Amino acid sequence: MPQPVAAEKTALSVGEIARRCDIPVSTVHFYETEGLIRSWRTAANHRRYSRHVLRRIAVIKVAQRTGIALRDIKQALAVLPEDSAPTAAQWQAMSRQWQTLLQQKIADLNVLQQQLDSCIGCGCLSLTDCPLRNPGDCRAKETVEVVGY
Amino acid sequence: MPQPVAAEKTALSVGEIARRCDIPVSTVHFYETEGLIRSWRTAANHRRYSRHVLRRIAVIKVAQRTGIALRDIKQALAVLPEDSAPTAAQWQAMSRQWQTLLQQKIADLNVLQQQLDSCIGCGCLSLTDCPLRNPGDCRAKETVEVVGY
DNA sequence: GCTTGACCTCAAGTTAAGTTGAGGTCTTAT
DNA sequence: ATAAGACCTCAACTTAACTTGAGGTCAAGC
Repeated sequence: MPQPVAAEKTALSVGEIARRCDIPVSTVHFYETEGLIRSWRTAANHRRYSRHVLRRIAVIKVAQRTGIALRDIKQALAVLPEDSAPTAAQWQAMSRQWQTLLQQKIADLNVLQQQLDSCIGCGCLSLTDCPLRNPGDCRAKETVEVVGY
Repeated sequence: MPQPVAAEKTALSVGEIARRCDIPVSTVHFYETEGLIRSWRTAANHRRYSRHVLRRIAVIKVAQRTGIALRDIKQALAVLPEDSAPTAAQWQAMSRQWQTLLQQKIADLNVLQQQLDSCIGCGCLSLTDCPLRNPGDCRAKETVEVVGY
């Protein structure tokens, strides 16, 4: 990872990255071994990070909040440049993936909330009304204990 | 876990629970060792579950979809009776916890989505506009590389 | 010249939520 | 009467995402 002279000026140590992203140093190391971020080394074998790594870690944290696995985050991050700010197109390419996923999650949660509401209304888990019943529970239809668990 | 004679009639084996909840038998065992569900034994040492266990597992699955840990699910389930349908009050006591949590999650996701939107608009991560910046990144203010990572 | 702080590597440990496997029992159908 | 299928226990393995620890380097300040 050869760095232009300019980058050396603003480069960050692992400790600086950790402090500014509010994560442990060990986590920065971890993300690096996992290939989510990259660094180059000083003469003393110390890691140096481009300031753009701050953005990558910000993205990682945001994505993790939504429950996206590191494996998938890594894939999405692949479209962002390592050593410069992303272009509008690059950013869009990445965030479009999140958008769809977020929309799905929001829709999913809304359905669940709706479902809990109706359950509160009836106080039981009626099989016709309550979405908490097992969606694939076909056997129930054949048996006597069909109404109420 | 002594069972009334009536319960014996409608009791379910571990295999039946697994099939109807669409989870592996090993997971049913696991939930039991974790104390989320309970069973009694037949003369042949086979597990027997009350049909109300179906509801408990349904609740577990719903809660897990929203990212709630088993530890917390167990706690919430504690207000539901093991061997009968919950009363309206019991069900409310439990689902109220989920409601709040769900609302928080939905609000959180909406904020994130909003934030990604504005990032798409600008194509960069401006510190004034973009919520993806590190919320606790105060050092940035002191330095030159404040605009853009 | 020595201690302190920041950094390095590599291996092993941790937690959650299960899964897999080995070895054994019991009941039912052929 | 024996083979298949459902069940049992217990220990060990798995994956994700880190964390912890041991042992070592290097530059700066007193």
